[in-house]
Amino acid sequence: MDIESFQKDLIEWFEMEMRDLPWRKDQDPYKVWVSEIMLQQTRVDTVIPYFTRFLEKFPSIEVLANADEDQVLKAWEGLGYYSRVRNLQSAVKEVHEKYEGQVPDDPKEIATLKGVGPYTAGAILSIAYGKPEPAVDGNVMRVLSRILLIWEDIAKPSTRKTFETAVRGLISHENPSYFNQALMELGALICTPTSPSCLLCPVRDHCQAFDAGVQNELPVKTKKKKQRPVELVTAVLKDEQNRILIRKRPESGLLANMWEFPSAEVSIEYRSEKEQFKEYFKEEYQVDLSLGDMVGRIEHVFSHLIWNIHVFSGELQGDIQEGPALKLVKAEDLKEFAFPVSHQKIIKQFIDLEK
DNA sequence: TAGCCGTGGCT
DNA sequence: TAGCCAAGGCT
Repeated sequence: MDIESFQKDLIEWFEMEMRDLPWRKDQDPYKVWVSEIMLQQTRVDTVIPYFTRFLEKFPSIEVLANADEDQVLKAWEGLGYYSRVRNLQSAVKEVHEKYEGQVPDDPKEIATLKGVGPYTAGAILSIAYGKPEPAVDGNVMRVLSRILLIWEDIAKPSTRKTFETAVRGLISHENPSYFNQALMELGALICTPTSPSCLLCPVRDHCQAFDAGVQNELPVKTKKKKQRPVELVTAVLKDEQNRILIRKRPESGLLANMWEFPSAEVSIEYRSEKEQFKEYFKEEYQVDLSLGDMVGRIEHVFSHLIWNIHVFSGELQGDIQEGPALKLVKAEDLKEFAFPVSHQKIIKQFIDLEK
């Protein structure tokens, strides 16, 4: 492999073909940081409108550091992996207080920030600061597994080190930013998971997999397990003033700190799910309920589980104590709170926002 | 290490 | 349709 020739072909292709993306307008470390967090496990087309809105609302480290977490979560609503943005704000606060608002350019320091792992650290260091650090994501592993004919299982966490070592040997010290971005862009546009466009590839002549005709056999990636089904009852509960009861989820775990309609996991047993829910609710809030028939069901698929939500409507039979994590709100005000998509579906299908 | 942690688009 | 996949990180 002629490394200089490879770098040249790759970077020249990137300069010609790179997409015009909102986070490529400058190299502001904060913007690069926000974009890299949003792009984790998320498609470019999905991220674009969120990125633009997020930077309008939180244009600087100082603004985000001082922002209300509920507003931050609201700006992330629908993007998924919500701990990303809670970690981001936490890390931004640390940069604001400990580093005088300057994102560290030191590999060891930046790696200590919450939510900044090996990939994101390398991406910020190379793109914002021009440092020759590897930024190994799924694209890079796929592309390099083909070019270098690496048969290790990229689903194994330990495999990333192999690719980091490979990148350290290949990366352009003249333009580490473009080198890393070009590798990812190539993975997104040409060297795709299925049916790669090898005939359009700028580095085809350097690709061992193409040379051997095995580009469709790489990368090696073991399958993931199926999602576990979970049965849930969720109730849209109103008081005598027609206000709807919502609550905030716990500060850790699934959908942490997001809002939802009261819900309980039920088991398939002899007792009806309606009775199980009323019992749960009474125990949790010391208030009785009158529940009607099930108004519908919603299936929502997560990475590791499937919610099968049985939706009921009902009325609160007594006064309930509101608090920071429990509120009675008018239907028209639901839009002020950050709900996961599963509960946005409930709002859309079962709640009249005019009433 | 492997499981947890979202969502929407594509095949 | 069911599975797979996308610029990962945390525990």
